[in-house]
Amino acid sequence: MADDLLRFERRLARLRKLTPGERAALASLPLVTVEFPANHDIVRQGERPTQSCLILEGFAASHKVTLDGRRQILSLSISGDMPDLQTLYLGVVDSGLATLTRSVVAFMPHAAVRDVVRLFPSIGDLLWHLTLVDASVFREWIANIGLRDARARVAHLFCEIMVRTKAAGLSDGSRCRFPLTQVELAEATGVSAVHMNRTMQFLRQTGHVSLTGEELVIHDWHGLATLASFDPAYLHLEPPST
Amino acid sequence: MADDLLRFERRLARLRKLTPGERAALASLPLVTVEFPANHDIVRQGERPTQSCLILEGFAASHKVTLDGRRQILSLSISGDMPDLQTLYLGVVDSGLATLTRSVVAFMPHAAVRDVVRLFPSIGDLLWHLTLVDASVFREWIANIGLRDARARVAHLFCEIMVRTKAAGLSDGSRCRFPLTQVELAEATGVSAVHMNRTMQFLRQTGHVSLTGEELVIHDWHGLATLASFDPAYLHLEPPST
DNA sequence: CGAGCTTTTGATCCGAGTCAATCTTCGTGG
DNA sequence: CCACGAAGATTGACTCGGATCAAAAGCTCG
Repeated sequence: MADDLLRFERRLARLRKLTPGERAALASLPLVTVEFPANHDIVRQGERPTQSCLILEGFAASHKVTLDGRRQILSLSISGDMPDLQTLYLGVVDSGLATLTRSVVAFMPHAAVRDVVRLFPSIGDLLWHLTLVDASVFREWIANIGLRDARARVAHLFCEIMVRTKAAGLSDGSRCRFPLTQVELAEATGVSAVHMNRTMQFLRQTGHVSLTGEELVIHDWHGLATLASFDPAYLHLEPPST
Repeated sequence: MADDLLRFERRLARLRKLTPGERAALASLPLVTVEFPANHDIVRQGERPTQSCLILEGFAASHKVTLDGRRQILSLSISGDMPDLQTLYLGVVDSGLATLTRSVVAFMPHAAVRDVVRLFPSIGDLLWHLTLVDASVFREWIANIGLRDARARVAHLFCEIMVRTKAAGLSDGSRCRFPLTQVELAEATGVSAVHMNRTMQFLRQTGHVSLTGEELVIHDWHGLATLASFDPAYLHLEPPST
């Protein structure tokens, strides 16, 4: 159990150094670990969850689906992320959450989280902070889809993934595991699957990236970041100097 | 001063009934009220604000700007909203905030807000909750821009504004003050200004809405909501049954 | 080997962007 | 009271990024 929390503690510690008391409080959270196959719903739109989850292994995505079945991916979650922390306070969830790959997920009851937050307000602040970073990423995605063309959008997504996986200790900054299909990338960037394929060909042939089924490699970080106008500030990886 | 807080208290009370102690705590916040003309920056991208603001009158927008000057509006704020609550925990702001119309804004120092949150954790929860609703709106905007066409996007924006102004006591649900230019609407929906104009003509000629410089009137709510696939759940106006 | 994904390609079409000019409004100063 | 300028709304012509449709080609795994 304590092992499961390591990634999450590291995630929180990126915001601020944790005190021993806080670490003990986190360790007291009752976790239930579950393994899911790829493309499995974790939370369905319209439900009222009574627990939040923590991604331990794999990739997950929150999304919204239209009546005619088209899907928009709203955010990607990697190990150490708590993609549905917002369900702690919002009643009905307005977006679904599903695995993209085989994943290991730890669940913690809302009641237990609330207890910890009540006893350790500073942990509440950290969790709040976490949800604010999520919101910041949502804002960037609005701008990404709203004002960049397809190539820049995809480049931006790759930059974000590389920076986040590096911060999470999952990559060296130039290559990381990223086993998403082109259809899923299309759903995340708001382009059609066919155009996603052509955009990938462009990014590959111009030597920016290569993306095999399993691994993303950025060959030309500067070029990719320039193409995307990527500025990692919105990820708020530097602890704020309060 | 106490008067300035009324709208904000009502905004919070939509989440949960406030106790007398909480209301007193809010009233203790030192507010500085400022009036701004239209198109005036409140917070600039890259700054590190030491205070948060509360919109008392008028309309504001948070936005991101590209190097070549194109702007994406990320959210609209109306009276009673705290559009930059996130600056309380995030250091550098990743998005700017500016008035769209003449506005009255109340500022409160982060330090004072932190004090209140420390003494009244339940107010911290309410503010957290507020930022979660903001994030929910961001998510819907991603989906709005990512998977709807121009007509549906604009229709969706109008539906959102009408529901929110109604909830804030600023409209009866069919007409409200909404003095945005077509350029600003274009920036909020990710379409060009010219296409925005043509989209407005469509929505006007099909009898869905009319939008004079000052006022938005929705003539056919059902038609507009259908066109937009509008579902107000993401605004989380119903208090959650915890 | 064959079924079912995923990727790729080619052809065609359309929503929306861009450019450039005109028209309206409206506030301001002569 | 009107001329003038600036901002916003509107129009028309043209272009283009990206969607759609349909089919083919690779992969992967039972």
